[in-house]
Amino acid sequence: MHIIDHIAAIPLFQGLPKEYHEDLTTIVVDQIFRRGQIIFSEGDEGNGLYVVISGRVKIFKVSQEGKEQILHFFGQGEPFGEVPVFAGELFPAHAESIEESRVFFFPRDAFIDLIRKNPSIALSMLAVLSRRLRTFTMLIEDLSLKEVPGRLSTYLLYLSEHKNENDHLILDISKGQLASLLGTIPETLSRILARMAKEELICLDGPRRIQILDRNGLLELATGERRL
Amino acid sequence: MHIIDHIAAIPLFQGLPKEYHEDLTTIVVDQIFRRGQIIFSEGDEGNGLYVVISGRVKIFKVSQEGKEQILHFFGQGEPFGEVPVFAGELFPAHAESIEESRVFFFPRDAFIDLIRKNPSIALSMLAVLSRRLRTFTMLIEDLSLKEVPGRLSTYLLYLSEHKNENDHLILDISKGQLASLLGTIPETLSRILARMAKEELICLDGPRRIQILDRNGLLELATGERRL
DNA sequence: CCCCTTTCTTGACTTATGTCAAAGACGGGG
DNA sequence: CCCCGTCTTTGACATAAGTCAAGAAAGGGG
Repeated sequence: MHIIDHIAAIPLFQGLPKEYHEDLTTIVVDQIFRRGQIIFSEGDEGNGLYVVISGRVKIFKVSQEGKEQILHFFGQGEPFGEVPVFAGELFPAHAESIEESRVFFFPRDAFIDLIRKNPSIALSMLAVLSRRLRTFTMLIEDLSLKEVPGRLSTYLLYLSEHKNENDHLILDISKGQLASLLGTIPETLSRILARMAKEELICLDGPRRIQILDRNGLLELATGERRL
Repeated sequence: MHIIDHIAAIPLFQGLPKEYHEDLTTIVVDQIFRRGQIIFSEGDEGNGLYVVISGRVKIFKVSQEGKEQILHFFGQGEPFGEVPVFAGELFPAHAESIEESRVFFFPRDAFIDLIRKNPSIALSMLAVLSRRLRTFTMLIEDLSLKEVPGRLSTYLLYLSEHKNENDHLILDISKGQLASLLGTIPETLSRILARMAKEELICLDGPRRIQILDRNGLLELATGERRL
């Protein structure tokens, strides 16, 4: 598969005339990152847009004491690192490849030119940022207004609608990473999973395999109607 | 002052040819909201963009138990309610006028047309959304990785660089609202302010008047190098 | 200028969640 | 298939912050 095919497959660039795809191939920087490798750090200058071609990337913050808060996971076709492209200034968070990942980098100026010439890309990019704002709004709501059992329930219900395999949902990330995504620590997550299992809301079958026994109970936890 | 002058003064529409300003006057909806009036609620359909002409608007979420988390305050010239315009779907949060406010509403389709015709607006809008993402990133970091004294210190230092009046900074919002912005409750905020005063980091002189005595101490709290 | 409502403060108490430490379970590479 | 490093679980404990309740202060309207 050639570079131009990967570019044509990026949702952000869908519906763009073919010649622009060709233009993009001339400026793209094709990069491979190993598991655990840092793509950029908070405070670095961001002079371009990244797109995940394969693998997975996490965007996160770290506190003084080393606690980590994951902001996003990005996979195939998803752009990241766009904030400094449009708002100037520096990256607000870190990006790390959590598995072997292939990433395309598009330098800022060429990308801005593309937007100037193609309102459809501008609208796509606006849609991407707006969805991201929505996601952040939900994360803020979770962190500020819900307890960990509520956040976990929301996540489990979300997973059950996407990555489920005949009622057994499969965690696509480690529990440590899940804790960090939910704004807590592995110990707390572990305890709450155990408590949910004891209350027969879920059944833990296998390290990354969870069965939902009482979907309604989880929903009540997620909305704050019930506490664990 | 005529409607077109207000429109020309909106930063988002700066650098737009005059004829577009005139076009906008034909579609704008001019609205006044009283203090405490709801402009839209979470879950409402959003079919246009709002801009604050005068007064102030808060964007917030509420939990089941009634706790409130403020996401933004918006003042003169700032756009809000844009997420559903670009991402489709519904408002992710509530908007309330916290004082008598004048708000212009631009219907979605006309606004999207404008963007199609003017890449410069698209770029301005991308910059607005990117800055908003940066703000949210900081809020998430605060909520997840810092304690309330750290968040408060960050806010006080921020204020001291903007709204200070010979070393006395003036809170531009009530303490209850500040608590809600910091993701806590008035009681906790009150206690922490008292504690900061006892430690001689600040001096409370008057209901909305605070003097910073130890800027460095606040900075250490804000970065997590020190605890209260 | 004073009353009444709203906002703020303070105290005693509860609780969710973080910390520290140690044991147990996985799982990939040799 | 077994071993070692990593991830996960569990326990005992510490603590930041929320709840409830009551009193104090502030501020706007008559």
